[in-house]
Amino acid sequence: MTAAKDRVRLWLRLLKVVRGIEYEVRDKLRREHNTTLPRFDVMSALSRHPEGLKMSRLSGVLRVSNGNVTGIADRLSDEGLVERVAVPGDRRATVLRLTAAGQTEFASQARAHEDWINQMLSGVSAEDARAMAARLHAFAAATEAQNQTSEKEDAHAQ
Amino acid sequence: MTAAKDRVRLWLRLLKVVRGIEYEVRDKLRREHNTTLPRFDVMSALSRHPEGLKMSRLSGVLRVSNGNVTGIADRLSDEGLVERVAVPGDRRATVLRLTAAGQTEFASQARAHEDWINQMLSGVSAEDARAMAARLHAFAAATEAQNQTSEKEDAHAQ
DNA sequence: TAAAAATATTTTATATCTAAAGCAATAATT
DNA sequence: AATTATTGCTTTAGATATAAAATATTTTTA
Repeated sequence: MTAAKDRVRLWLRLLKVVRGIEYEVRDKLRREHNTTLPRFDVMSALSRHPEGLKMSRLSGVLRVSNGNVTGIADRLSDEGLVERVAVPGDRRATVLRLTAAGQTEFASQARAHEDWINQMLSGVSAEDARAMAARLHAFAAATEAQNQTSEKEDAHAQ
Repeated sequence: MTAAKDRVRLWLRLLKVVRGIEYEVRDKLRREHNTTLPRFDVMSALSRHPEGLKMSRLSGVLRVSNGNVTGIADRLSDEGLVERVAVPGDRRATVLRLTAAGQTEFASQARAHEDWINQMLSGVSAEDARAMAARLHAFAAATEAQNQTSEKEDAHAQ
């Protein structure tokens, strides 16, 4: 079955490329912005929801466990970048949202992030980028149909 | 600059697809083989080097820190899947290699892993897989030329 | 309405991860 | 040969991750 081998090869290639880029992004976030990818991901999700997100919704969006988000929120909160807001009418829940300082800080990080990606992928033409994105979109839809994780937002978009 | 936007979009798509597949693989490794992706990666690297790998070489191949490999090796070793072998002529170094039990166990995991990938990517034709792999290979080479990480093996190949 | 079930979050026990410090042993310098 | 530098690995401190248990609150059920 050569198709099976081709698919595995594709997977290994995808993994290598993505891990390589992710490695660079983590490194630059740490060196140039004194933060980490998980923290960036949390702030990115919050920046797309200015009214804030409930903790459980946030962990759902990012596809990580509840306890994980608790810890990251604690640390971001200690630094004044996010804040926990009580939800009126439900004393169990909390909404997490960016503070003004968090918004400013994330805007700077997001700008840099876009530049890094653009530079790292500078060898890919706009046409190639569109073609690959389309192909990936097609089979993302296919593989997601097999599973049931449809309504999750992507964790990383800005 | 539409090219920049197209590249960022491509990156987000890549990330989403790879994270999704990786999530499934982690889940199946945990549920069906009572192990984790980092452990699988270590055993995979060792299986491609039957004579074993020095700890430092292993962390280099996997692109993780030294201390990280120490911990994973400790736990795999406790379970009898890998063993530390003294290096004659250099009392600082240790070689890590699969035990017989480790070889058997990994063979089963690797077979399953190949099946999972093939099934998850069943929506991708052999031709599409080859085309995408080639494209990815091209720009992996390009982006790696910018950086200097050339001689690293890929962490995941079997 | 009292009891049971469900929901929202945090806490706990472990594993994974990094950077940096520590410890040994080897190699290079003078 | 003695000092210095380098190399190989482990340990440490702290962040990130999960599953499972614990807490608190709300909703449902009987």
